[in-house]
Amino acid sequence: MTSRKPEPRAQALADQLHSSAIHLLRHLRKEDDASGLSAPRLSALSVVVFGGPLTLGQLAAAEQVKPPTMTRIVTGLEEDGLVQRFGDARDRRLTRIRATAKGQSVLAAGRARRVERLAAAVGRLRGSELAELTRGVQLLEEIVGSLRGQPTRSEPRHGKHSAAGRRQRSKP
Amino acid sequence: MTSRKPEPRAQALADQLHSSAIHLLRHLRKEDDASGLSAPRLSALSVVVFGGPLTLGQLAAAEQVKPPTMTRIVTGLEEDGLVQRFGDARDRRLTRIRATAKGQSVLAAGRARRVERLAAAVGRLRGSELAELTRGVQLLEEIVGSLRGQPTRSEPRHGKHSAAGRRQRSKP
DNA sequence: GGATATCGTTAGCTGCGCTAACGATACCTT
DNA sequence: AAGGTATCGTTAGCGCAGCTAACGATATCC
Repeated sequence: MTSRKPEPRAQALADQLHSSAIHLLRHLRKEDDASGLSAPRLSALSVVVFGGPLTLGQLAAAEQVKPPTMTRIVTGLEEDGLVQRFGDARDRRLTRIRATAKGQSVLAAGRARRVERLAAAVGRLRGSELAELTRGVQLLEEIVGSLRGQPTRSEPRHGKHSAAGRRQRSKP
Repeated sequence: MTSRKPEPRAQALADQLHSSAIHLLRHLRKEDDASGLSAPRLSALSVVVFGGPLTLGQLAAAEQVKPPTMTRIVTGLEEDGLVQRFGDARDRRLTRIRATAKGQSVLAAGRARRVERLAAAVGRLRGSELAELTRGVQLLEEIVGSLRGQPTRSEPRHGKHSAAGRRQRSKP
């Protein structure tokens, strides 16, 4: 590695990318409201639909959330008839979750709405631009993948009353 | 090529892009926790820092949030010494908000942390890839821009008890 | 000067994130 | 076989963020 200086080039690009991602999702989120589901529920449903039946713990991990939080999300989805809980005969501590037909169709509809909007914008590009964007997205996916293993150096420092009620931290 | 049916190509690309954006931000959000500020507070602070002094209503609109919500966010930021409220001599109904020096530095630090992590991943690319990604981000920005004006046809339909406690809608 | 409109705040609700504590079940050791 | 330990999911309880409704204070408009 040769970067003693974090490359102003990469820095600026990272900044733009970050900003674009925020704005992109902020716009698309509006479409999600039409499903009548909150973002966490929609996201969890998506994992269940595409990831097949999962245990509650696995689902919580996939969503980067603690089990108690996922318990409530699943309860909500179940009350709406979008997923079902069922036990495991092998290990009766487990709660497995699967999507219902209704859950699948609701998700599909929401996804369609969201992606449709984005696809419309993407579709306005010329063929050559489309190819360039495709390449860019490909690189983006690699970058996201490489973000996974990195250690997250972080220490709460400015917090006062905060930091306690939102995300995990502390690992004594 | 002049595809009159941009459908499947654009659709798939849009899907990938959407997914990548979600995962990208999910990873970077972890860095934000180090600031000791919640996402909404951080975002509002950002607007105040870069957008200059604003009224509470303007800030709420910029963050796509209702005034009561913004009142509490600003109160929190003020208690942490990151912003200040001050009145308007002209129109004494208004509450204007500006960032303090501390607010500016806290924001800058957080932004640096976040972008630094992303920049490290971006910096691992080869020169040619960097150029390709740059082009991709450029196109992405155009797309996001074009998303702005589009009407958001959507009607809540599946909601039951939901849809009421989260986002705005309804326009009688 | 009195009706009306606008701005921000307060009050009260729901949902989502967490930690702590607990019962049930599985596993492991003796 | 029995008892201790570990794991899984749930319950209880707290803080923050989103909303609507209602209110006081100020501006504005006849």
